[in-house]
Amino acid sequence: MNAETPGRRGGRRRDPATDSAIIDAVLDMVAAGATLTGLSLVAIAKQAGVSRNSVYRRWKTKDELYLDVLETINERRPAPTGSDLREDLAVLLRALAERVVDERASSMLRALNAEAAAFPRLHSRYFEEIVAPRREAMNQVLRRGVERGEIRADVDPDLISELLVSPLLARMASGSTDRLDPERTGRQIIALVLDGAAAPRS
Amino acid sequence: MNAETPGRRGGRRRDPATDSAIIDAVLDMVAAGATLTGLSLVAIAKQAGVSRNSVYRRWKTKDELYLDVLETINERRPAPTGSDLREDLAVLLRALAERVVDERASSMLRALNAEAAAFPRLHSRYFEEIVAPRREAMNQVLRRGVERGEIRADVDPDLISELLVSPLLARMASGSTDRLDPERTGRQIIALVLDGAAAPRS
DNA sequence: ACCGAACGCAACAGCTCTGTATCGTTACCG
DNA sequence: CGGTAACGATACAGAGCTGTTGCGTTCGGT
Repeated sequence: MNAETPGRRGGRRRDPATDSAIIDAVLDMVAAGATLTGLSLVAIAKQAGVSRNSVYRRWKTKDELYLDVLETINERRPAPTGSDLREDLAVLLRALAERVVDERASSMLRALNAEAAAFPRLHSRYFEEIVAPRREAMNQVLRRGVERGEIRADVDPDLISELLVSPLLARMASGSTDRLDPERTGRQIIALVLDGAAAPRS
Repeated sequence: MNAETPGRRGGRRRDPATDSAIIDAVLDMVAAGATLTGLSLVAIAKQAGVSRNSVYRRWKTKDELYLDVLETINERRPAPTGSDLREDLAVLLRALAERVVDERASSMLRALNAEAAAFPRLHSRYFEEIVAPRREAMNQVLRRGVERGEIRADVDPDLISELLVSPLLARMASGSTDRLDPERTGRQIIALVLDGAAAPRS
């Protein structure tokens, strides 16, 4: 987290607009095809319209900068109401789909996955703070579904969860985010996973 | 393709072992976390145990080199027998899963997806020569399933296809390729997608 | 009003990569 | 044997990034 005020006795305050200009610059450039390791502080400062000095003053390493960038991506996650199974799943998938559609968030996570080896701390943090809680939320909904007898108890819940989420993740990974209606696509996936693709025996 | 022999009137032959040493070096380094744009010819030559000269002699740009690397990845795709729906799907998914498990191939494609903007030719070629034919094969199998009444006709086949393939693609994207049994996982996915996760109405 | 820190600008040495070139050496072909 | 080209090694200039330092200037707080 940005180091912030060390002594803070007096003097000019850091411009918050500079902070976000830098973070935005990173997101924009990554979305434009830049690499996490390849992105240079020179380029970031230039894109942000900020002196190279201002970047160094805030973050000692690119790792720390990217941590704050990741923080920006991490919006509040939705809370399923618990009333209806399909509705709860739809809420979760819709939130995911919106993240997938967001080109900047999507590109950042795609880059992070590709360069996980170069940024181990960043990568594990991504899992702990973003992936894990959402996965847990999905599991809760599914567990409730099993208890109510709406979902088969003889199937691994993790597999069901994976099946629901993967189509969106795969799109995020490939960057083919066009023609994706967050609301509609989520419901289609849910319907198909629950009801199955096999023709009913007549 | 490598430029090869322009006049080929005489002289020492290019060592094929050098070719594969270079390509292997790329695959190994990408699998180790290197980036396509970040990977330098210096590093490649060093890793391959080859003079920098030998690399320049074969490929004028990194783009062309990566094209040949991609070629190496592109193994022959399986041919479904057409006898049994689930069996055909299992054949296709197993081939995909094996590619996903292959750390080098997996890393290379993951890197390519992340850096598609920097290598547009490479990326489109990847789609045309690898993704498209496999997608078409899957569609054929599904169409046959619909004709035979084994698969619901009221669902978009592309969505079914996406649902079958995405779990594996998502794993490739995230690099969580551990504990993945190509044979078993494929069959589990097929069974769940066809039969559905909803509990049968009693 | 004054202090202190943020800010932009510039310079610096050190490093790496690129692309090209020049060597002497080695291997294949007619 | 003689021509030709691959090969390794080395050198070179040009370019970019890094991390640090030193300015003068601007702004916020006490």
